[in-house]
Formats: sequence, C-alpha cells, structure tokens
Amino acid sequence: MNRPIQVKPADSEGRGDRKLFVGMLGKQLSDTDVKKMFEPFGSIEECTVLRGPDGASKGCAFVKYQSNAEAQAAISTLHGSRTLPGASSSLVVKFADTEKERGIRRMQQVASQLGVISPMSLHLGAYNAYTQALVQQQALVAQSAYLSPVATVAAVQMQQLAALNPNSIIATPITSITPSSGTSTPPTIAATPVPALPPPIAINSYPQVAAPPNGHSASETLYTNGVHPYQGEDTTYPAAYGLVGQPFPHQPTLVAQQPQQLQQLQQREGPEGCNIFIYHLPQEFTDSEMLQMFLPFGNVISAKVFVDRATNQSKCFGFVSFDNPASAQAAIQSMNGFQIGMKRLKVQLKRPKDANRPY
DNA sequence: GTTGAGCGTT
Repeated sequence: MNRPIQVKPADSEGRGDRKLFVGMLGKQLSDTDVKKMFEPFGSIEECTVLRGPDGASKGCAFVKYQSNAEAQAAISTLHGSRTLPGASSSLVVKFADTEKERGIRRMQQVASQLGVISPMSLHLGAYNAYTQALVQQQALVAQSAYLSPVATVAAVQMQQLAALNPNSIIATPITSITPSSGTSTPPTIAATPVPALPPPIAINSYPQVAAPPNGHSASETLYTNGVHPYQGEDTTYPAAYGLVGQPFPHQPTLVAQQPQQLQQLQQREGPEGCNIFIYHLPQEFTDSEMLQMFLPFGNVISAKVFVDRATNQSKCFGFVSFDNPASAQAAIQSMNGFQIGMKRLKVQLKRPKDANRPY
C-alpha cells in the first residue's frame, strides 16, 4: 500500500486536535457556508465563524471534526487551494492553537497593547539619555510659566522622545521654545498660545512624561486619564517633578487583568470631530510616540501611525482619536505647525470617511 | 509623498 502521507506524525500527535483554524475566508461567509466547504472531509462537530463585537466576520473560523484524520484531510486538500472573494490571500487551513499556544498569544497581545514590545524599546538602552531628558525636562518645567501647560507638556514630550532616540531627527523643538533664553531664536512652536484649555488635563498627563525607561512608558501613557493599565512603580514620580494636584482624579483601577477588557480598548475611531489626521511625522515615529505627543490634550482613544505593509515603514502620517471634539481642537491648535527637524506637523481633523468630495 | 487596511486563534 503506497499512500502518500505528507504530514509528519509529530505535527498531529500530542495536540489531540480535530479542530482547525481557518483563515482567509471571505468576510461574508456564514457558519453554514464554511461548514459546506469542510463537510466533504468528515463529520463536523462544530463550525464557527469568528466575529467582532459588531458581529462582523473576522474572516476566519474554527471547524471541529470528529477525528484528527478528517481534520488532516481537510488541511491537505483545502489549505492554500484557492483564494476566496474578498480575501487578501489564499485559504488558510491549519490546526487551531492549543491551550498553551493560546496562552502565549494572549501574553503577546497584552504585551503589545501595553507597548512593552515597542520599537522604542530598542532605543532604551541609553540610560544616560534618559537622565539627560529628565534634567532638560525639569528645566523646562521651570520655564513653563511662560507657556501654556499644554504646550509645555507637549514640548517636554517631544524633547524626551528626541533624547531617547539617538538617531532621531527630532533635535530642535525645545531649544527654540524657551522664551527666557534671551536669544533671538524665533519660536518654532507654531501655536504657543493655547486657547481655553483646562490645565488639569495637562497635569493629569504629566506623570506620563516622566515614565521610567523600563519599557513601560507606553503602558503608562495608553488611555491615561481614567484607565491606567499598569500598577506599581508609579507612586513616586509625580512628586519627583514637583507636581501638585491629583494626578489621577479617579482611582486607576484597570490593570492588565482581563485581556478582553484590554481588547475593547483597541484602536477605534472616535466620534465625528474627535479624530485628527497628522502628517509629516518623523519616519521613525511609532504609535506610542505619537500617542505620547498627543496625550496632553485629552483622553486618547487610539493613536495609529500608518505603516506600509510591504516595507513596515511608516508613511509619516497617522491618526489620533480623542473622546471629545474639544480635545481634538486643542491638539490641532497646539500641534499644527509644530516643527520637528526640518518639517512641521500638519494636524487637522480627519476627513469624514464618506467624504462627499467636491468634484 | 496626504486621511484609520492588514494574517484573523473561540
């Protein structure tokens, strides 16, 4: 009997698997559609298309057969066999994650949402750069009476980002916004006066600026005012920088506990008028850096730098969403025209999705 | 060079 078995036993043993993960399904396929597709290979015990909270298909599914052999057969025949309409590549059929793998996936997901695995981490080796940033930061704080709190915080953050990133082209913004320097350097902050912004926002956000270089900075900055997704180590730094007031008006409760909860905080657009478009970002800016830049203006729902999928390079523009229009306006007022290196940021409201284009 | 994709693991 010569049967061509191409799958190594090791692949299927020890997993006890009859359950498949199916990817690259068209998003319009239903459970039934998928079931029909997989029925020829065996008896299906369970077939579920994964859907988001809104009920939209995620374009993948779980299919559980009665036996491993059936599952195996489906893999052999269907995997990569065709590209379904609406899918970006060919059908994926493989064994679903085991418990253990799921655990790992969870951890990774949480880690990435907390910004622990961030390109920024790669630059954090230079501790002296960090301390240097603190010194400069304190100097800035001393001068902050000359600037609106928001502009100051934004500036400090820019400075810190620059300092933490040795290769950064962000070299100049700070020196040029010190009104007391007495030199003739013209301010490069374009919109220094920030109209009518409640200082508490800046104060609430302030401790984030002084985040220790332990890779947690993004975790601290994500969704600050109200949701503070990490605890510990956070008891000293507000005082360390002479801050007064209550850093967190309501008790920070959510810590990295329920992954589901974190998931719900994932990038979303805000309501109309709450989303801003940022152009001329430095090439090396990541989500978390952009997030930090805009934290002073309010509750940031999401911050996304647009990345070329093929090259993984930033396209130098991105989006930040706030939970209210006033924050978005404040961000525009303060940050539009903000000079970074040779370029100035362009910050404006995001175009509505279904933009009725005037011709 | 200009406006929120995406390979998705219950």
